[in-house]
Amino acid sequence: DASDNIPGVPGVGEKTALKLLWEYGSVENVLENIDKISGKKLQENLRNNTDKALLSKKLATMLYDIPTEIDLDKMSYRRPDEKVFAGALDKYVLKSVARIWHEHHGIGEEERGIAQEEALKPWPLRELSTEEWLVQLAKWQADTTPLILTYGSTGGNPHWGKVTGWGMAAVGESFILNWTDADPEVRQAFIQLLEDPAVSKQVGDSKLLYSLLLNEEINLRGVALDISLAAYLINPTRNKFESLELVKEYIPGVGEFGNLAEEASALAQVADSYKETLEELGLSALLHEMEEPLSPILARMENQGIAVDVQRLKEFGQELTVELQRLEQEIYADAGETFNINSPQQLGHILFEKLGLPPMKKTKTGYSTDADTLEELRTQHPIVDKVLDYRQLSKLMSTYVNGLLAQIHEERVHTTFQQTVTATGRLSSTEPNLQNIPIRLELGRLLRKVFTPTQEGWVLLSADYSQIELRILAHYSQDQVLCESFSLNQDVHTRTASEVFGVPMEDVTKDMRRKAKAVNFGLIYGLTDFGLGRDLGVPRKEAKTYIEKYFHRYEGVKRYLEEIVVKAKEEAQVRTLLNRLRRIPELRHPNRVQRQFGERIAMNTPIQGTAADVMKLAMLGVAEALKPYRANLLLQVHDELVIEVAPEDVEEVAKVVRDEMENAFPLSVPLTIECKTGPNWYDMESYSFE
DNA sequence: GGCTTTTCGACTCG
DNA sequence: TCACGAGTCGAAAAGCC
Repeated sequence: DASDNIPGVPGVGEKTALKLLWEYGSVENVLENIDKISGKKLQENLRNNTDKALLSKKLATMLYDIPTEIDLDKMSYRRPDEKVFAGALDKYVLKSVARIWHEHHGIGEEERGIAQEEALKPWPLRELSTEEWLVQLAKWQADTTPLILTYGSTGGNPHWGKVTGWGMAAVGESFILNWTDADPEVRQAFIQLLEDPAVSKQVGDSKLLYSLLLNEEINLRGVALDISLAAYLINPTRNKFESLELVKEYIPGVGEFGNLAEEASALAQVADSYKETLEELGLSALLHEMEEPLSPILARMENQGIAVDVQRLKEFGQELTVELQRLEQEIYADAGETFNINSPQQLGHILFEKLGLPPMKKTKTGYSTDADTLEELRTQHPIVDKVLDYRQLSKLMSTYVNGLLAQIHEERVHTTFQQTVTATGRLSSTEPNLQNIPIRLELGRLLRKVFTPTQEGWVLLSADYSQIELRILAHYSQDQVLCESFSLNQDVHTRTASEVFGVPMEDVTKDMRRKAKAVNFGLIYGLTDFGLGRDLGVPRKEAKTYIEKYFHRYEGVKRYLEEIVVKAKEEAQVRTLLNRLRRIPELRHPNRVQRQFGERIAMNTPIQGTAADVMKLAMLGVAEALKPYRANLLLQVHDELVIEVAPEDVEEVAKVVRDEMENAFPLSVPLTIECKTGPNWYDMESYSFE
């Protein structure tokens, strides 16, 4: 644990350490059995660092022989007053502690019974003939009990995969249906079942299933529970959502599944536990009314894809290549030798050893050569600027030209929106990531020209929330100045500068506004003088005075941030306006740095997470409102929606989009959007209403 | 020794 | 020693057969 200065053994990280301890039981035993351990390098490291290994263990071991005056007898455990204790557990929603306590002090046999039942018993697999399938499917069609569905697919990218088979579980029985060569009649009946909203289905990763089924033009309906999304809301920081992992949560020690039917019957046996936990945590509405309905919308967006002008992208790549080659030659000339500019190691050697530039800071493996460092060295040697340019171009070429080209299918790219990844409730985007297409620097921004509507003559419409996070902060804090600023629709950074620097708004200089803007951003992140100072390039002390001045003028914000941290510490969790939950174990971490990290999470998550909630609600509204029009939702970039629309519908679509976004969820300050339209994602012009 | 996986450092976005 | 939340790339290091 580097943050506690515990050295450990080089080359042994969490993975290797756990493996060794699992096998040998103790550090000492590992060291005695070095010969038996596979891996020559590993053996050598352990031999050469025996002392470090033992020291590390010593440092991390709790001491039990501290002299103390506490009377141990007085500390002996006595059974608590059941009523008081149960009341306390109830107050703090410590459901699982309550369960454990009841198990150990087992009053009723009922609790014991539940514990017994925790073992997984696979439901018998029924094999059906074609006729039997038709009967069974008709029965489910008429039934109201939920059907648990699992599915196998061709794998890989969901956008060109197919379902290969189904597993089902219901009322103590399980079934398998080979989809690839199913009888046509059975197929038809099953499709009808899938598309019937009245037949409730419980599944894992419904968005994947929506996607796969869209490939064969089947519209899945009636998803009554998505267990992956349920697990995500219960703990948004978990990272495994495979069925097996979801089952293990409530039935520990389960091995692997033999087939789709076993998977289905296992999921069936934990589905109710998930529902109960959701209910206990107050997350059911968020699941059923926000996340679950969002999945099919995201699947549609992914399936639709966004068109890419391949010719233009290739030309852009050729221009970059020319420029990269020129820079490369100049850099080699300045360095006096050729080397791999993309290697931080080799670059560090050239800059700090050969050319003798002063190293600013270090990474764990050598000299730091990041943009901040190089920025400092710009004036000292002409090579530095060229390296910065080279890096920028090289990123554009590798990730955005070559990376994007590799993802194109029939002139379009189809991202995958991840709905269970972020700790705050945001979406993320992968393969390709379309949420980080360059915009800040002009050269990179030009790339946006290649993103166009699929149909000739259509236009792109982009609508983004203006300052949504600061508006949410205003709503939470009810700070008088901040609320007023938004009610009057002022430029919030200028107003902040005016307050902090004590000048009228019209006298605010560009530099004052820039600093105020940094403070406003910092607030959302859980402001530190160190971070603000680094961001602004001013001494930490100066940053501190800005913060003090800010909090002097914005007392409501100050009070809110203090209160949310206090509350978060009491509960070890925070929630968004729509009740999304994030536990923050860091707040109870023994290490101070970790605890402070927890405090910043407590300040940031309700804001970032509420913004994510509002956007998700807006998407539900927008998707529904777009149905009568020739328009497709294409992308969500956190506070922006990108839509393609036929020219004759632009005016009305812009109106309904604005209406849905601005009224997605009422805050005590107005929410406003800015709308732009254009032939591609670069040439966008402000769209003015009326 | 050669191939694959993981980690690191750099860059991109809101 | 630090701003919050993400993803991808190429190089280097580590792991595996």
